[in-house]
Amino acid sequence: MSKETSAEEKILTAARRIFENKGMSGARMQEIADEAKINKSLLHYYYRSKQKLFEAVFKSAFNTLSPQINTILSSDKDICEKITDFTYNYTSFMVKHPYLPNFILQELNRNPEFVTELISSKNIPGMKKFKNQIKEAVKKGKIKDISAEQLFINILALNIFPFIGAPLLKGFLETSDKEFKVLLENRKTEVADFIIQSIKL
Amino acid sequence: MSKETSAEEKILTAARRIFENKGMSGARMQEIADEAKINKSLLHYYYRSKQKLFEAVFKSAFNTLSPQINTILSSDKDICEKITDFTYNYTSFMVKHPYLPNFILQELNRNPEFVTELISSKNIPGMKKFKNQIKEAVKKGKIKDISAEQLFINILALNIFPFIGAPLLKGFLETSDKEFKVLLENRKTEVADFIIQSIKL
DNA sequence: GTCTATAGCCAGATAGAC
DNA sequence: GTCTATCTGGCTATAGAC
Repeated sequence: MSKETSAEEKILTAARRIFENKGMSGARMQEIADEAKINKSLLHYYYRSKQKLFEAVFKSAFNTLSPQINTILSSDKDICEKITDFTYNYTSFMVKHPYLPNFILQELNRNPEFVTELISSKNIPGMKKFKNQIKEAVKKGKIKDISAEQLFINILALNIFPFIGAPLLKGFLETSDKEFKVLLENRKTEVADFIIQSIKL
Repeated sequence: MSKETSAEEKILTAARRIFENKGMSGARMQEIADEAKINKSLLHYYYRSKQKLFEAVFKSAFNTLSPQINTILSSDKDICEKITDFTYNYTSFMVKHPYLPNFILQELNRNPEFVTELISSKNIPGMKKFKNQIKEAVKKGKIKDISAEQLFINILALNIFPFIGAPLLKGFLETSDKEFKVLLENRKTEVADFIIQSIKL
């Protein structure tokens, strides 16, 4: 952040911004260099190729997003509390990084092999825990009979989609950017209510 | 579909497939020509430029997706029946066009001005109706107090996200393509239950 | 309408001076 | 490490024969 930021970091920050907006194929090395206020050939000096630079950015982005998701899997809290916490934290986080999910899902759809590389390497130990927790909660009669998989999909859908689908939603709802921000702000708590409502007995 | 398909149609079909997979900047005119089994210069003969061809594809894609969404706004049915119908129909439709939402949202995020051009021109008459319907249902005590906007976002999120987020979800859930298809199949009815559960009193 | 050939440009990558 | 200059290939687009 200071003037003393190394060239390598400046490049990564600039590349993140450009790649997140335009994707791998839409981004231009010159544009990244301009954004970083650095000479274009330095990009190659530090990262060798566009592909390598992209991969650095993508991994960094994925490793920013994925712990956010892991929290809901791994924490020890009660299921409802988990959902409430996750929704609040995730939406707060996303308001600061609105392009992140779009970028990641875009490139993941074009390059599905990335997933295995990135996810299975970490082995997501939380998922098993989450599935067990749901099964038990169902058995004990704490929540309705729902599969952990569907619940997981629903939680992510309700939290992530508003950011990916923003332009479409704004269009259909005929809301200004400002009004839409208010809607998102409200979702920090409303989404959890919505989910809990539908699984409680 | 037959051998008699005109060149223009063959191009549009091929372009749809390529653009949906790679986006505007990732697609190559040569690739589209190959896919259409047609000479590359014919693309320019019929559509003048890559940009124009892309716009034709995008508009056609948008006009395929948007009526699907409009059904939930405009129909005269009871709110719960609407949700049930929409979920079933939309998911059935998406299984056949899994790349569509990803393509549209991607390009919409890169080019937000498309929205105003495409949506406001149709004026989505259904949205007002939908908002009124929700307000009345709330007033009459048929459903919980929820804003039409949030409910609309939730419905779209739960129906669309599983397709956009498929690679991510498959990774986290550690499901095969086949298992994931089963999950999607189940969502045709489960999503509606989930939503209705959370708005009914 | 359909083809071949090619113009013209632009982007990624490298060479080499400092 | 940082810069300028340049190579090289690939891509959109067009010219022009048939």
